Amino acid sequence: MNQNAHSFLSADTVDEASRTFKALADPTRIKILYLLSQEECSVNHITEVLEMTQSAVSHQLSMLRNLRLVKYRREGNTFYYSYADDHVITILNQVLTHIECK
Amino acid sequence: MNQNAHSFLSADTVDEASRTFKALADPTRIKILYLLSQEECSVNHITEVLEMTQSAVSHQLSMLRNLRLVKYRREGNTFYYSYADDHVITILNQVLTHIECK
DNA sequence: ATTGTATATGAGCATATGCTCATATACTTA
DNA sequence: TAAGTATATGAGCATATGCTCATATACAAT
Repeated sequence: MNQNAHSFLSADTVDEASRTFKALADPTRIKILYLLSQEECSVNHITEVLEMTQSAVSHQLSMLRNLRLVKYRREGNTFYYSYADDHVITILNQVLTHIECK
Repeated sequence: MNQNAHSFLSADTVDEASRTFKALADPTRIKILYLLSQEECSVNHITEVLEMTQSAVSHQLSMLRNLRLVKYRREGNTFYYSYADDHVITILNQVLTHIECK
């Protein structure tokens, strides 16, 4: 066995991959991203659809914002969120499709 | 906006997706799975390549075994592990490739 | 039988995570 | 200007996670 088989996976690459998967590793964030993959949504709308508190949703959106996975625009008091990372949405849909096809 | 836009994502599907991403959300497990995607490895080999304790590696392998992401065969005292879920390996490689191409 | 080697496992600990509750902020409307 | 609406944010708490350390297990070699 080659002792250096993995050597071209840099620590940075592994960390970034881990961050990506961590973002998708929570049911709430999966639901939010799946929703946003279909339509731009207000925070209030997400809160109602997911039947969660406004605070919980807002905290998760804040995390997704930090990870640059969502973006938003403002219209008066309402914030409309949409996804910002095509690749992550692709990965998510791929996994969801695979699970549903089993 | 359609209030039921996400309704066809069952709780089971979301949970399973979350489990899948959780499995990939840790740097150590990423390294192990990446290594196994290339070659069957003994526990000792993984331990040396990753420069981690035998215990830490064994605990992670135990987790990956429970998730049915790896399998193993025994040869005397040595346990050779290999991956057991093509789809998860595909997803992992896809994300790693995407990151490295940036 | 005894010792050595390879791996697994349980307990415990420090840190991370995801929520709640209270409150702040920013805008809108009366 | 005051009250209402939509969202953000900080503190705190319960649980999950990933390791270490000690030890168990199973086979090999002497």
